[in-house]
Amino acid sequence: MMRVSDKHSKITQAAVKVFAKKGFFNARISDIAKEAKVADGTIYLYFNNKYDILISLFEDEIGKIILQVKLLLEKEDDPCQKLHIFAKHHLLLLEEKKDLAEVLQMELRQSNEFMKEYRNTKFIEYIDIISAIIHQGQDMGIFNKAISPGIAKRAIFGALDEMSRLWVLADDPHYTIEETADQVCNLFLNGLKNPPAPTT
Amino acid sequence: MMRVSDKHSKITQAAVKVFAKKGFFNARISDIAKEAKVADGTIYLYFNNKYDILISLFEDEIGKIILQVKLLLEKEDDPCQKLHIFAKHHLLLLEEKKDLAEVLQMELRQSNEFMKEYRNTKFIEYIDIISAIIHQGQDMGIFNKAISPGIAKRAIFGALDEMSRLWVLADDPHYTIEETADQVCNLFLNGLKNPPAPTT
Amino acid sequence: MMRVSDKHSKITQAAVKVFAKKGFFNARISDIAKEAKVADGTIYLYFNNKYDILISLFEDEIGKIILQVKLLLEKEDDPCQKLHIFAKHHLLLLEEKKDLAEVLQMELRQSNEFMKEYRNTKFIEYIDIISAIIHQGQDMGIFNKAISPGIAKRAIFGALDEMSRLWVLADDPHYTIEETADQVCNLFLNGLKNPPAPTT
Amino acid sequence: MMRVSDKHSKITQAAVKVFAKKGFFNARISDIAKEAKVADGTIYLYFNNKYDILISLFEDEIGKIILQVKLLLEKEDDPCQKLHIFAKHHLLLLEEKKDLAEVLQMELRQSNEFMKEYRNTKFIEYIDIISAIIHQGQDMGIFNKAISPGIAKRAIFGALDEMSRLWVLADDPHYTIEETADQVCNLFLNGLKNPPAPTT
DNA sequence: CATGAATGAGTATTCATTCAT
DNA sequence: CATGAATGAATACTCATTCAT
Repeated sequence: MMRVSDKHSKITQAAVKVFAKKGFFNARISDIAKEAKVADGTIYLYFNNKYDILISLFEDEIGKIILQVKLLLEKEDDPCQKLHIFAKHHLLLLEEKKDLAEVLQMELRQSNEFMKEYRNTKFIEYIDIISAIIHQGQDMGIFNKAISPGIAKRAIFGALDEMSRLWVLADDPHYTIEETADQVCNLFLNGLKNPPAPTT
Repeated sequence: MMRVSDKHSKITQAAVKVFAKKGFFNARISDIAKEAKVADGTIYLYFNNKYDILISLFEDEIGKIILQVKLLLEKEDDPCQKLHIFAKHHLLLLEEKKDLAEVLQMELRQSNEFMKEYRNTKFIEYIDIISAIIHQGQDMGIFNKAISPGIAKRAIFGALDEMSRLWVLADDPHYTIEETADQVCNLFLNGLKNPPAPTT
Repeated sequence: MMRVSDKHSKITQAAVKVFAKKGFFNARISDIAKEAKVADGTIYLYFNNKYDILISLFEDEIGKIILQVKLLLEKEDDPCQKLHIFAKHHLLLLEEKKDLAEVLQMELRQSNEFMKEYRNTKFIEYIDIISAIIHQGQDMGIFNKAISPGIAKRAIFGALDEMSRLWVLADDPHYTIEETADQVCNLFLNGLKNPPAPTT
Repeated sequence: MMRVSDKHSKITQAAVKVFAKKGFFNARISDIAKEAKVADGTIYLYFNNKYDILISLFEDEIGKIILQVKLLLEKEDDPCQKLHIFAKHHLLLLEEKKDLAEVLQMELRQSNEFMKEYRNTKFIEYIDIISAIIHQGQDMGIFNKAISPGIAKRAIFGALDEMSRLWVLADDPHYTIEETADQVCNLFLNGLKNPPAPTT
């Protein structure tokens, strides 16, 4: 006997693969069913409709990621290190779970009335991890208080998210995850500008 | 008598509106035709198919934007100022042409085999404006040479692009375009960290 | 322990309700199962398929009605009275068991190959009660021998059956069962025409 | 070039055939399309949905019938003759346009929420022809004023309508249209009972 | 060039029926 | 006997595209 959650999960995993390959709108339910090795109708025992698969998938997977990241951050106190951990973890995900990353990215931009109704609380929870780090850094006097955490969190998320295209549109030399995380963190922590030359 | 390009342009403008409202896949050719006040069949005199409208639209509109930005940047020498101009102009576009912004954003993420074949040279040209600014700054000794322009250009574009959600998901205080551009530029130029306290 | 027939009957009663509410084709097996408080699969232990429920229901319920009417008619000799009893009983059924009446009516008209194969012997048995009354009346010299019992039985059944719409399409004043039965019997016994004026 | 109404009419005629053969619910849109020699999609240029075909068909055909009957009745003054004309015409229709008759009969009984919303004004207009005849007969002193025209109209319609089964379930000797009309009119005009024997 | 009626391939969803437990 | 999860065939409806006018 298979546990209920197994079939739910099998379908979700199949959907990630199929959505990533074909895109949400070009994916057919029967593709997902075949990939999950269940009948088409079975999918409707676990999901209300095609959109529901996408949203459900999104919430589940982001939920798992949030748990992972929070666990990693718990052990660290320095906000600079925390930012580095967050960045590295995010980029690792982008590469390790390319399919999932692509699906999540797509969904964030999907524009249709069904999607717009759905308030993306999980996503907000995720990026609020960044603003929490910034707040902490500001409270500790390490980060510049003039920076708005609300804007910075988006800037940092957007920057990291955009990195995925480095690997897709290969017009630049390849960097490792580690290097990329270093670069992005360096950029965000120290800025583009050279420090003013020390006066002798 | 109406010039050919007028009808082409009318259809493109209509497509921007319709795609932004409904998303590419939920938009019907007949919606675009109605919005453009032409017959359905007329669209096929100017475009090969539905995808072609999107791609054509993309190239045309990005092309115009590139011209505008380059013109603005010509007059300025300071890379910091240039970055500021670029950021402000991008954010202005996000707000002024919300429909276009939404369509371009969506398209960049759309994942399907048709789209993946299409090499997005216009988009690359656009973000290479950023890397050119950084290169210049590094050559002038103003920007840190340790920063990879290839990564930074994506980080900056991603950050700016992500700002659009500030207005969509209103969970944060609203900032003006000017403030947002300042914030982002400040973040990227000076970083999160406080400058080391000046030694007396 | 529940007798077998109890579950069969529970399902039949549930089917009457559901078919009346939604119509045969719009009714789902699971609706009937839920109404009967059994599992979907259980229905297939008592019926071969969906059509079988309808036919079985029809035969059972008409069978019961025939028994009832025949019992009522046994005690009466006058064919006029018999007709009145039949009419009143039929109309009472139309009102008391609205669900059943609606289902029976629908079924009689349902047109599809499956239904047409099924020879409706129970229904014929029911309306033959009418022709028997007419025959008796004719044999007793009370009823006009020029009237064909085969046609009259259908006319009378059709007229009674049609009365159900009196209550559905409320475009006429409401009559009680008693009044309606009186009206219909009067119409069929004496006709529309005034009796010829008695010659003095 | 084919006039619009031609295609609408072609589809309607095809639908009559298909609905009569298979019943509304078992009829597929593609069956109707094939019968009408148009593409499936073409049907949706003329009708909103499957139900709409049925309702539209009903209104159109009943409308035509009403016009015909009213024309026939115009020339006649005697209500007895009028009733006879009505009956004969109705029965002729039942036989000549068996498919249509079957579809109309079905529709009158269809039980589903969509149908129940639809107020069957055309049908009411049709049977009100009967009550108008009765009223006239009563006003002229020919018909018994004790008979309710509202009930009688339904009884007569129901009786006539039911006659169709005479030909379907062939358990009785066959009568011609003329004989059947005579029988039914005789029944309704003079009743079952023998006239009281003339005294003298 | 422009039209818009006609086409017909394509698909999400439903639900009667089965069968392992 | 009873269950209800799983199946997969079946179909109304949509909409990009064509082409006769």
